[in-house]
Amino acid sequence: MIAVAESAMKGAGAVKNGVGLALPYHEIWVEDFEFISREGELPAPICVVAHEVISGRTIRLWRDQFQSSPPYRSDADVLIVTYYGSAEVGCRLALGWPVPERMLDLFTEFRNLTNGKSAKPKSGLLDAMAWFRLASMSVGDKDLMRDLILSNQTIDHNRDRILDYCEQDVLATAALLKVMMPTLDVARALLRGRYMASVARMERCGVPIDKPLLGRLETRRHALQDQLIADVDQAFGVYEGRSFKRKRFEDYLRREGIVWPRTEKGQLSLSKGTFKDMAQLHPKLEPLRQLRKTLATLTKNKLAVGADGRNRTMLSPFRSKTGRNQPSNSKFIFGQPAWMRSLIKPEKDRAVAYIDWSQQEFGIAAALSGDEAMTEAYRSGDPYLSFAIQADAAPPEATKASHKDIRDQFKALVLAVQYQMTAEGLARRLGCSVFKAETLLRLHRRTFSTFWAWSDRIENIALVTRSIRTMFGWRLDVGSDVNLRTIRNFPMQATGAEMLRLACCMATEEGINVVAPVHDAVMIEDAAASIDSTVKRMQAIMAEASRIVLGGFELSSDAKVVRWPNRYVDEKGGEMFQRVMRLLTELEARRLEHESVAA
DNA sequence: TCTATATCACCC
DNA sequence: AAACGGGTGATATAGA
Repeated sequence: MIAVAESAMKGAGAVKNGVGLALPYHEIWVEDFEFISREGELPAPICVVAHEVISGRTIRLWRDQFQSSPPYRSDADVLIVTYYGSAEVGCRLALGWPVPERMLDLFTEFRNLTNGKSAKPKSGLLDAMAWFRLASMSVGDKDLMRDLILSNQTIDHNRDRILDYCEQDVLATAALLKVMMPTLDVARALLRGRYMASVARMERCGVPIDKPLLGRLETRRHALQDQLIADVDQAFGVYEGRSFKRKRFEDYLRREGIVWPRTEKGQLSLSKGTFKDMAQLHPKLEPLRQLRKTLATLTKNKLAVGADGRNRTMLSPFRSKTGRNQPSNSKFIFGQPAWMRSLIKPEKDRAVAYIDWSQQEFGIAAALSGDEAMTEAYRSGDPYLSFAIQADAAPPEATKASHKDIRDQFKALVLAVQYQMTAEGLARRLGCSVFKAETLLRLHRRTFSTFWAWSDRIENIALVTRSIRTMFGWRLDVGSDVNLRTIRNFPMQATGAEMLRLACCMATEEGINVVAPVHDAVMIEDAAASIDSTVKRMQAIMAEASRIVLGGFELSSDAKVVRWPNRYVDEKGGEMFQRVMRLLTELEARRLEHESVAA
């Protein structure tokens, strides 16, 4: 297992070089690009400064000096050090330069070092400098330079200033490297650095979007909303324009004599759940509930789509506590409501595939804890039903069809345990008594007792050592204000993140077009003619990544392929998409009629 | 009119 | 009206 892990961390070692850094490289280049970045487009590099820390050599290149390859090495004998290196690799890809084979990214390592600290330091270069009490330029100066770069026209006039600024950042990063060196687990840091290169490749690909449809939706968004509101609100009178007024709703409730639940602070509770319960009690509220639900997903579109119709945005690797990516939900198609995913459409003769690990966290829990019953349940292919059978809640011959309700109940139970739900929470979720929920939770504890013993141990160790970490060293500081549920969930979620990162590295390095990572899934793209074989390769990679991260335990995956001219459909959002499309075409037809009458 | 807060909706 | 982990973001309202 350790041998496998090390092969994943290519090129690690601990030989001292001339500057006292425990890094076995002939050259160590700190690299920083300045570049223009526009929403949805590829980065446009302006300049690069690279500083070699052993020899002290510095190279400064302005954009008119860029050649087809960099004037310094980035092969496996050389280490490239960055601060947020996905940006540097993005620039390299834009220039047709090679992707460094060994990367150490200090942003990532700073995040890992300070992850979970109650001081919650931000993680910019200046924040890292301040953390280590290193002198650096002021935030004001940095903002000034950024404005200079953003103001496009004057860039070439400010060549020397911008290069000087870039060099300052490089020297700051080099200084940071020296102070951070003793804190680094180099082998694992290189694995994380490797992922930053993979991120750049994925960000560059982007997700193919039906841009014309996106445009039509945007033009008619207000009309769509108005139409929906007009149809429903005449019976309620709670909207003013496009906004729901709590005051008006309160008046309505008083008129109708309906007593409504309130939140802790006395406001009307307007959540989905409350509406659902209340609409069941008062069926006349159902249309209003539907309306609110629909409007909530028809918000202003901010999707970052380039001129070529690709959704490209920063994936923000290592941003979350568990090391997951955290792209902006509004800019990233996979952060949008499920029906919007039908905007994903491969171009002519192309295809996309969405591949996700089956019950990833459940499998990880089984592997990490070594619980045999859990492993058996995972291997059965239907963990929820297997669990029901193991717990004697269903007969051995039970199937998904014959015991749907029981299976649903056990599925909710498994998810509840993953998130450390209480009996009250589970009771609410299942709509059963707290007593019943307690019984179910006990059943889980009894059936998967090895898992629970392991989970207890994890919590204890975390509280004693004041930190918790994954196999590959992603760590979380455990302060006095910890949520114990966070700790117990961390191994599953953070290990899942490790697995995804490794799979993305292997796939992108093999030349597979990974267009998006999605926590326990990836979307890939290929020619329609070869997508099936590429999906198989990707699934093999995902299986291998699971084995590497879980010490031999293999997770299976499911794939959904979509070929041009079809569009991607998420089953959770298919109906809503149809509905929106129907309304949209109606509105457009009415508009056309209008125009022809006017003419 | 702007900002902060509360609450909610969505993703895995 | 909610003791479910990790997130981002929109909206309504209160307050400066």
